[in-house]
Amino acid sequence: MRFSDVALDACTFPSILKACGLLKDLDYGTEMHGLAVKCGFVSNVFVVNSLVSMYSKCDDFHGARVLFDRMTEKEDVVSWNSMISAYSSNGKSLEALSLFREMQMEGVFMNSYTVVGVLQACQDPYFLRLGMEIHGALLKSGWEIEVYGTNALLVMYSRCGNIGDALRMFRGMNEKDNVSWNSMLSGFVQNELFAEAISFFCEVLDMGHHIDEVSVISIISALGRLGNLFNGMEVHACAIKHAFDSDLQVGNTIIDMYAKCGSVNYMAQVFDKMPEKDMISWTTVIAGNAQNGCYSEALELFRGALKEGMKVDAMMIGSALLACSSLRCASHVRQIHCYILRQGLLDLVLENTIVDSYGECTEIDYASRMFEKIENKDVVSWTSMISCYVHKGFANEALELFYRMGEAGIEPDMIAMVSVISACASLSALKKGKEIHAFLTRKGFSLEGSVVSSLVDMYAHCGCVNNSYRLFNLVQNKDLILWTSMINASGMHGDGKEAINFFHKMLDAGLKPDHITFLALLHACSHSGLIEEGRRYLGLMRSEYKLEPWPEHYVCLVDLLARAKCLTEAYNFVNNMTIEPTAAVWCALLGACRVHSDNELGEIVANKLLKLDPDNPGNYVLASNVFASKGRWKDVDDVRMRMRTRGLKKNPACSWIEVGNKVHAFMVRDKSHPQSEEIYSKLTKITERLEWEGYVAETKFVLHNVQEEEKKKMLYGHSERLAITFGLIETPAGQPIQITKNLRVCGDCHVFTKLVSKFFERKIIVRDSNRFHHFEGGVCSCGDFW
DNA sequence: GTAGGGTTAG
Repeated sequence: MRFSDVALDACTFPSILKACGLLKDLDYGTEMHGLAVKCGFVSNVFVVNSLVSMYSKCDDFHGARVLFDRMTEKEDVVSWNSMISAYSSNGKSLEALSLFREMQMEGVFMNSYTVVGVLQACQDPYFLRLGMEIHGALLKSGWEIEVYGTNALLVMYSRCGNIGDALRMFRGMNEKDNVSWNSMLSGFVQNELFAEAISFFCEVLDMGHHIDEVSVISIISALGRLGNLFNGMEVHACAIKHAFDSDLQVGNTIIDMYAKCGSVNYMAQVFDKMPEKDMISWTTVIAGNAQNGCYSEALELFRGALKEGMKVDAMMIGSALLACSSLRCASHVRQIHCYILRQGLLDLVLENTIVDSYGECTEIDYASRMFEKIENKDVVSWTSMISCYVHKGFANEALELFYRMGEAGIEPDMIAMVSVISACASLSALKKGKEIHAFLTRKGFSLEGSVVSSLVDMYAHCGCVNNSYRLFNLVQNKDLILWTSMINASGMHGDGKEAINFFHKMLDAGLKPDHITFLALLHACSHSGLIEEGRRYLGLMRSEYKLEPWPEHYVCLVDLLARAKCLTEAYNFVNNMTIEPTAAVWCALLGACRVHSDNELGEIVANKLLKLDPDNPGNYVLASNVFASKGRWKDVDDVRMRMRTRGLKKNPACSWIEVGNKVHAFMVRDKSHPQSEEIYSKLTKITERLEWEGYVAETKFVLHNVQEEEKKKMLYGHSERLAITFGLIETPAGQPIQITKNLRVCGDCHVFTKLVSKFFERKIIVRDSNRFHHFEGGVCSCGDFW
């Protein structure tokens, strides 16, 4: 109907504007506004109140406020009320409260609507005091607070975390309606008191109270978050019985519950049968699939949503991106990225998620380009990029970015700190690590949780296991992760007995070990050659703790058996594993074959390994190692050929040492260091001295078929020797030299380092890709097995 | 003109 065709009076407007508000139809509402102006009704207080209300329901606060401010006579409390509740029901508490104050100054008396609106603005611990003052004033004034008001008080207390006060409110209410019961129920759920929520829900049922869609939504959300599938299905059945299941929001919550309980099938069934679906239904089912490892299904559904012409928002895209990054599929990420740009949907959350997704797909360049483009980088943006660098092994870049973040004036939080600490750990950058430890103390971070575990880990990786221990002792409430870090720290440094000690102390403290704890323990056993203990703990893990070993646990045991020269037993063990051996398991066995020069078995294992994981250059190096050590150059060439045809390159060896405030890195035969000349001349002198003492280069560790002299030259240019030499030049006598290497130490360098530690009277600590070696007086803590 | 509910993230 065209209103302009009919004679209108002012009474028509409030109801039509109310409809606009309910439908959130701002366009039509604005048209009506224009019409009201044309008809000269805007001086009518009822019409203006309705207009204010319409604008606020359509989330146009500015429009509402402009109208409100233009009102010449604001004696009508209704005008104030609609503006206040417009603000408070949309989370604009400050605006609502300042308007309330203004209203009091104008001398307008409030009514029960005002009370509800203002209490709604106090649903935040920050405004609780004010809410309580209002509560007190109400009690003192002897006003009879009706059920709307008491409900609003109840919700205020529960949203502020004062569930006890909320419950007292609830129990003291003379009159309760469905909203009261539901508010109490959702109060428990929002405060994560799930057990209380369940027994409260039972109380509702026992008392014979009506439940409605809202009650079901709250309790199902609680059961989902508990992962309580059994009761979840019960309530689902109950919802069907009451015919609530056709409700859109009930359906959405049920989908989420099944997703959180890991029941992907039920989730899909409910989703398929929904009579209508909205954006949230699609987002929930996409996220549900992604969280349960069904990444392709998640992406398929995302495509489905687009095909159906469903509106897409940042949250839905965020879930789809999560699926892409789990699939490590950069081209999917790029597709979605382009889609976002085309649709103009890019916001900060999505920008951060995209950085993260590219990072997960090892597209560091894309991640970094995206990161640099973000205009208002927040702490999440910086941390995403930092941890992306850390995960992909670019620890230096991570640290650099951390300093840039400080310059940009962004305060790091716990998650950022954990990333940065682990960057120091992977660099063995003790000085930087200590600096960051001091920074944490200065900034008043409490040393607990993941921060302290990562510090313990960092000190261990930097060779300062004593600091790890000291820090560990300072922590009052030691959690499983902290104990595991400490077990790992002892193990890395070859102190298996100590690791076992920690393990038993942990059990005494009443903690239950998990897969990772056992991994640390078995690593410790393997680094210290504790064969019997290793066997025993693997058994204990299965029998006592019902933990099925991962391939990584088998790797440790293979390492152990191989160390004891029990190569055949290790081989049989691998063949009898309950799960399919992974490349890492064969890799461990092959390493053992090399150490014990068992070529027959080595050849079998090498073939299995190269078949299983043909894209890892390290495997080819290891295989050619086995052949080279027996001078089987034809086989070596063959392996190298296979590697080349696949376009693989050996990971270049690199060693580094922290001197002053800098990390100095050396590649094989590196001549790029400014002090290069000095380093090489010193290295020659060292080698001559050692040769004089009887050192003979073991050229079998050179994997190339070249002349003996050439082989020697190659060995002498190994990166760890350059780093050690630099350490001898730059650090005072008596001070331990600590270096880190990205690959395992070669056999000849191991001998070389032992001799340097003896004849140059220096403790040398080498961290290789696997463990720590402490060299002192010509002996290494690894017992020549690594 | 008033109160209670669902999805995402380093």
